[in-house]
Amino acid sequence: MSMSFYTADSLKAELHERGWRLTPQREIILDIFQNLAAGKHLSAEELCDLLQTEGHDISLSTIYRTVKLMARMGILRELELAEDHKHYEINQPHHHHHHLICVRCNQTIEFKNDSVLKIGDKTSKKEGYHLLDCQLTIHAVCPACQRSILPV
Amino acid sequence: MSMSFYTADSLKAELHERGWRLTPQREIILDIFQNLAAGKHLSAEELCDLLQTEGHDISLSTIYRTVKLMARMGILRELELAEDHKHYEINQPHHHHHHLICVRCNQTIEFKNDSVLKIGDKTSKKEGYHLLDCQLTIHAVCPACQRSILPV
DNA sequence: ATTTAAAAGAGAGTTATTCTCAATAAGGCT
DNA sequence: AGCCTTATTGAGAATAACTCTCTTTTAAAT
Repeated sequence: MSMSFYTADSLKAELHERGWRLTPQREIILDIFQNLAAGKHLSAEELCDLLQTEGHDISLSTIYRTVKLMARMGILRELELAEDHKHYEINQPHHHHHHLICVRCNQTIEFKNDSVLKIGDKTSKKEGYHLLDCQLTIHAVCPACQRSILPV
Repeated sequence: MSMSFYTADSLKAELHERGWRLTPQREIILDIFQNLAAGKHLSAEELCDLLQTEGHDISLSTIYRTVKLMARMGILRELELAEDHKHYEINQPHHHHHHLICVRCNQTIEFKNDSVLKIGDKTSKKEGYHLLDCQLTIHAVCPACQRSILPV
């Protein structure tokens, strides 16, 4: 959580610290997430499509490997939005936000709350953990689904 | 979040409200979760095994259907613990807690924090949502994994 | 007791994600 | 500038969690 913005160089340095390499694929994928509108997130498939429309043919294997790697480095946040696949977004404290999700229709609202990150910091520090990300996820039923009589 | 303890009768009433039925399978599965030690959670497979050791042959299909149903009713919490499958636990405000997860070794620490539920209540109310559950999930690197030089 | 539709069971089907392995290339070293 | 080691990529097969389909069973209203 120390870094607030990533460049190809900072990514390279962080990778080299661990004996890893900066590849064109990694640089391109980081770039995609950096330039995404605030709060926008992508699934692996969506990322693959977006890369292709921009003329970058990066294999699905590499995409899955890269987003997982970057999530474990704290560069990306891995989101579980009540769907059957994960979403990823850039992890920047400035834009740190949380999700209120309708369990019936999956409609999602983002919200901010400053005390959440403080709780995350305090808790991880207390246990000696190195914080990467903390997310408050609220499962609820949206107004429209409350009105509907339909099942589930 | 209004209810703090479930009985076969209260489950029956809630099901009937929506034109559904109380089956022996649903009653047994609710019972399993009620009697689980505080903070203990189960995957669908683990629940299936536990049911079998207690002499209840409930099909995997029914188990998956039931835990999802109960999560959507707010009776169970659906947890994503950095593994490739979901875990479920009973949803009781008294024992409401959160998870600090090591993204490398998956070791998980539970912690309590009273303000989280307040934030969840406030946020969902503000948006007109009906709260079912809220969880603060912290992704971090545990002390042991910080010391190890091993990858990821 | 009869009726109706919800639910269970069994197993096939789906799909997100991971794994395998040969080919490629990053980056340290000389 | 070229060589060498090994991390990484790409392609497709494999895995596994979960859902779907369809028939049979059964809850519960009448």
